[in-house]
Amino acid sequence: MKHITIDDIAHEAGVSKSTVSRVISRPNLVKEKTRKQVLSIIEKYSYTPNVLAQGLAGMPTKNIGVVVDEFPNNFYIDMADGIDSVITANNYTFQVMSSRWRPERELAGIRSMIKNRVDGILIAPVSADSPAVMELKRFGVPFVLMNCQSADPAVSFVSCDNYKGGALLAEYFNTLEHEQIIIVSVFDHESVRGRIRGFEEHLKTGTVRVTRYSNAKTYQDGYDIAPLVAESDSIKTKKTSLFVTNDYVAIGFITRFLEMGITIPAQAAIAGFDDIRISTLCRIPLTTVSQSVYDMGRISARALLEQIQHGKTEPVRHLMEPRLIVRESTSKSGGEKKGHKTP
Amino acid sequence: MKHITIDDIAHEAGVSKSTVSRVISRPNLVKEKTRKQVLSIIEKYSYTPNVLAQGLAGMPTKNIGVVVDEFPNNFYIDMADGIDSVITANNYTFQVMSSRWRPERELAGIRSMIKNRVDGILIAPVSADSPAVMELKRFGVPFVLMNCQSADPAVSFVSCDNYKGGALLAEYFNTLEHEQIIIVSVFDHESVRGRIRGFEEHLKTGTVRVTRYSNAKTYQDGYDIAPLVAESDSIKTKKTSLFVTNDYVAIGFITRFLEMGITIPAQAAIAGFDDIRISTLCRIPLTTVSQSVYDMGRISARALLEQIQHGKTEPVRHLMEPRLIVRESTSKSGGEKKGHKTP
DNA sequence: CTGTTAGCGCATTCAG
DNA sequence: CTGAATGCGCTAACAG
Repeated sequence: MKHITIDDIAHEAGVSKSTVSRVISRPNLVKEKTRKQVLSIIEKYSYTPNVLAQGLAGMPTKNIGVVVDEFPNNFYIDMADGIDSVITANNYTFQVMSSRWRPERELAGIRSMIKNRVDGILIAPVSADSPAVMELKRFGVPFVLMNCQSADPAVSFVSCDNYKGGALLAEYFNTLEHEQIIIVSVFDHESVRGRIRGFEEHLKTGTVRVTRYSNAKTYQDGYDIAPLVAESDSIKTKKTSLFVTNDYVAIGFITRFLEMGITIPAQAAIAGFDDIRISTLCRIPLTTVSQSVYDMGRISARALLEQIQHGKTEPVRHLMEPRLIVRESTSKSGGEKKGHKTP
Repeated sequence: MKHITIDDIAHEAGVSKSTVSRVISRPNLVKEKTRKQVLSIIEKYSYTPNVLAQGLAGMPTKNIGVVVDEFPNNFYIDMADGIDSVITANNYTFQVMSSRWRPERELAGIRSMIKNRVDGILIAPVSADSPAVMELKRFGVPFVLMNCQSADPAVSFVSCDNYKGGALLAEYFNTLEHEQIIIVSVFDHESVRGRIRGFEEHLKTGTVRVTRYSNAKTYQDGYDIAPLVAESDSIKTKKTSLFVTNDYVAIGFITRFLEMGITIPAQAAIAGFDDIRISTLCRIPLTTVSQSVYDMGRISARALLEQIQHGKTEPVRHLMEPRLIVRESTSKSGGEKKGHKTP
């Protein structure tokens, strides 16, 4: 339990600790013979420098912070996996925390990570100008936004081209038959607004459309809201196409509609956004816009490491390409049969 | 970017740094007047102690390490959420990493966390006696195993009572009609073995049963294996009940069976284990054994904090209560209609 | 009650 | 090429 220190090594090797330190960080400055000698006893005790001490002495901690909105969100696992893949390959470690969509929690989170002297921060922020992001700028810690674009040209972000995704879906909706289109805006976030703008601006003119705002994040929320929407927009009598701007909520709609005796897609066609794992496996496979969250994690992590290791570089402002995936929730014949994205 | 230090505060407050230190950690040892004085200027610069320095000086880092098998596993998100809830409530932070089921990665992982001087480790190990767990014991770092029981009476763990879960399912299977029972053992892990033992030991004697071993972890694996099993055990002609020991794989089976024209549950009844979010939403809702992974995370985290804060206590050896959930994959009528666990 | 002193483990000048 | 000295920021005795 007693951690072995550089002094122990130096002592046993009969050299000074400076030499041990060099053997580790700049081996070529040490004569081969002594180097091997020191190395062997480092091996013997499988000694590794105390990271805290290194950090105190001004070295990078090789630890980065990750702040996400919430864990119970399929978004996060793929993101984490992507981040993990590049982070550990570079011998970094990362801490995580969730903001639960609360700006104060988010702020407290990045503060705590800064206290821990992380070398940089990856954050899927509540908004592009949340207090946390402001603090990050003020502080000068390297950071990159995930799943959120920023108007500030100096900040790096990696997000999906939500606008384009919305557009893709609109163009597809233009080919559908219906008497009205309903947009259910799940919650207020930059990414969601982008989807809606893209969608609305590409819809055939003259289409009857209505937009419903809600603050829905979960399956259950969709399940609960569905009847209200069905009622106020008389879905039972008007053939309708719905764009629910997030898969989880969309699936809640589908489940509830089916229970209400509304047939899908005949009576109501429903599309979501994100292409989470469940979307292809649920009762009525969901038409949606797919984005590779795993890649989003990878790219963000790479951008951050780049920024950390090579100092100030150009900010990375990257938009992932969205992809329309038509499944049975909008098209009877539609969709793939197998070979879905492995959930 | 220049972090402000205790010296800065002491200087500006006109006291020594010991006093500042006391104001923070043992305020009652400081005269009210000077305390307020110091406090005000701490506020002014929103100073917080450098955690690295504190750590070096022997204080706990209030950072714990979490090692999971893999992220793209619904298991992990709920666990992380549970852990997060208690960890952040106690002002701790946590780092995560995934072993990807590789003992070397797992070992490297815990080593790296120990290097980072975490106060304790939460680990869902590849096995109860993997090299990583051995190292943990050797090292004397507080740790608790998740989703895995240990034979060593000294080690703490929080897992599901898998044996009992298997038993519950067996007793239910005893009420089903079929000509044979097939157990598909998804992969070799202590938790899975427990399920199978419980299941086998509670099956009605005389039942025709066969066990298939595979190394399947994903939906896709199940999808791929299904036809082989169907073939070798002539499922098309013999009414069969299957216990696939993990939901993801079970859902793969269902999908493939349906594609092959095998009706469920009429021709083949299928049950899984875990009750992941998808299980209630997929084409044919899955009968399964539910365990609260969120609680598993909470309880483990609490146990660890207990161990860290109050030193050596009795090891915590906790088994979560499993719950049988009957849905349509085994019972036509069966299952809930709504009010599922919110995915 | 408060200031002084001495590490904690390591990297980094600066001499030799 | 290598050793001795200094500082990183903070806590913990130990004196006043």
